[in-house]
Amino acid sequence: MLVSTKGRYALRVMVDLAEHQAAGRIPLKEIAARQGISEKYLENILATLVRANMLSGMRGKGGGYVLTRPPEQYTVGEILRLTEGSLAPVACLDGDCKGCSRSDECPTLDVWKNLDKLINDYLDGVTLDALVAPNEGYDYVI
Amino acid sequence: MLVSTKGRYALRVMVDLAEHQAAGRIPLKEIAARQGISEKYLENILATLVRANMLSGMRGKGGGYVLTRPPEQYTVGEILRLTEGSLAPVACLDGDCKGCSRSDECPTLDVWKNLDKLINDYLDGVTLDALVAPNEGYDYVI
DNA sequence: TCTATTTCCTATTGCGTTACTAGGCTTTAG
DNA sequence: CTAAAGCCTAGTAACGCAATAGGAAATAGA
Repeated sequence: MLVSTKGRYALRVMVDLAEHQAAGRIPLKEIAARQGISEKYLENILATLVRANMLSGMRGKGGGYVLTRPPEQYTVGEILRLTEGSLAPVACLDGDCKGCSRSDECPTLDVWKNLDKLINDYLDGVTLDALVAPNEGYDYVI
Repeated sequence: MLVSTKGRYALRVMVDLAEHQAAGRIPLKEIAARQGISEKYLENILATLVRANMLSGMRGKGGGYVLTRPPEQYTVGEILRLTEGSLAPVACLDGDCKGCSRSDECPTLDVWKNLDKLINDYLDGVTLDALVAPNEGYDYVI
């Protein structure tokens, strides 16, 4: 599986936050309830996003999470690469097997490289605002 | 990771067999040595390919494996789908999470569907003969 | 200042999959 | 009959994923 729950949840949460942008800071509890995801698990995922400055978290009463940029400035690719670690389709392209000793003569390496580029290019071409349902970015705005 | 060692090894072996087609049946031992893969592990992989009729195996002295079709009639996609089970990039598209109860309203589902199509279409468009090194399909031919 | 609320941080655990390994059985050519 | 080969069923060690646990630190409001 290329993308695990961690990446899928992260993306859903980012879309959720984009849709509820106008409501200011959103507490984790609210997101978890809306998305049907365990609070504790979500905590780990959001921590990763905060550390990478994709989200800002604030604690205490009235705290919660907000996007640090407008939705059109996030790509799906960067969100998934961050939370998954890598989007490489095979270990050969992921540092592990890098310099596999056979790479010079490997007849299949080009397939993996092309596939890798295909995947990353597509996901880097989709921005967060493209996933926000029309007219749902305006809740709480009178 | 989308493709594990099982799929990668399978593909390398298929290319190996395509390159040595003219030599008739090739014993596992020879393939394993040439590719640097454990004989026992390869056995499992080749068994899968034989059961799917992509290879023919014959035992006994003089036995070994051969392709059942010309290389241009295999696609990388079918080889990988067989050995990996599925090439779906997310569990949502893989029967597991199928009918995820949220799929009607899921804002990210289209991304996964597009990605899935992209991956499968690309891999189904690459045939085995495209991976065979030029002039290497003619060993043993005088 | 106290308290409720909320994020932040570090571990740990159960479970399934992956990557192999082991051993024996069956078939085939010479 | 025998050596060479594939076929078949298990087993196992290690790893990553998905989730849980427990508490520390910050913040706003009473």
